[in-house]
Amino acid sequence: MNLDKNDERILKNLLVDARLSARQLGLKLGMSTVTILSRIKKLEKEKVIKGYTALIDHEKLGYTLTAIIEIIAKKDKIIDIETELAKIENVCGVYDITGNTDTLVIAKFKSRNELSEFVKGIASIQNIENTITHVVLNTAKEDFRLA
Amino acid sequence: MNLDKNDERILKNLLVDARLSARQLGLKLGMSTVTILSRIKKLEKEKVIKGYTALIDHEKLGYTLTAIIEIIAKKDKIIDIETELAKIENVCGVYDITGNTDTLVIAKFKSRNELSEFVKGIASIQNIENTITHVVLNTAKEDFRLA
DNA sequence: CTTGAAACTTCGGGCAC
DNA sequence: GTGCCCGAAGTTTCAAG
Repeated sequence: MNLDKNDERILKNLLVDARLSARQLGLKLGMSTVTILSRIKKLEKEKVIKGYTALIDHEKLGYTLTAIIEIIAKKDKIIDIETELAKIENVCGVYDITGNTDTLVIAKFKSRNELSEFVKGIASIQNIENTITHVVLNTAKEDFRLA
Repeated sequence: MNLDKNDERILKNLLVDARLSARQLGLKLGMSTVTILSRIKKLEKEKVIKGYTALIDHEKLGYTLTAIIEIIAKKDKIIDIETELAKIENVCGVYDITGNTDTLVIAKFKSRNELSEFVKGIASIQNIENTITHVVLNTAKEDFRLA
């Protein structure tokens, strides 16, 4: 899979506004509609573009609480546990990391109670030995689009 | 700002596919094009919808390395530091958290060298006392869309 | 608040180049 | 790869429930 300059330009524009039509993109980038469209199709087919989504203000939807949870677990069960965690709706990120803890989880909740239930829930998962919960006091940045 | 069931249904559909037209959404949800459109406009105006973006496979673009960096800093300079970090392109998330460390940073890089330069760079920022870098071995989930 | 229909605009795809 | 054209699909407007 090789991307040339034009593919990258298309990607960058779609990152900023996924609703741009092939026509508008063509005008903006000086390419024809057909070219743009075939490149987008290619990028979708190769799964470079995995989909299109709306960026939502989580806080306005009630998700006012973000937590980061460190998990220490039985080494041979980590993958199973992570798979389990990934299924939970509130969970936004599950990272297997180097260092003292095995797994880092980022999750969002509508209330302190929801968080509390969540932590209780995972503490009771088999093979999880310990959890450390950090509450996010302020989110200075949360933007996983990359140029 | 109050969202009713219909607003939520629209949002959920846009989370899954931001390119759906008002017409298609209307057919799918049993509402008229005009109603859908006026609700979307309202959601955009209220900044519940902050924008639309393409979901990109970072790894296919070369960002094969994710790191999570804990930062300990002079207490009264934390906000300044976070603002600074948020400006850096590779940085996807900056969280001010409770616990032993002050700030957690998630960033993505194209190479080990890029990460190394990044860590050196932030270690030299004034008022940062210590940093602990974790390399992400595996990302089990990374999806900040919430239902 | 909602709607359906008409008017107008823009879209994507096919064809010739 | 581009430009043009067409039918399909998009949005906007409006009168009315």
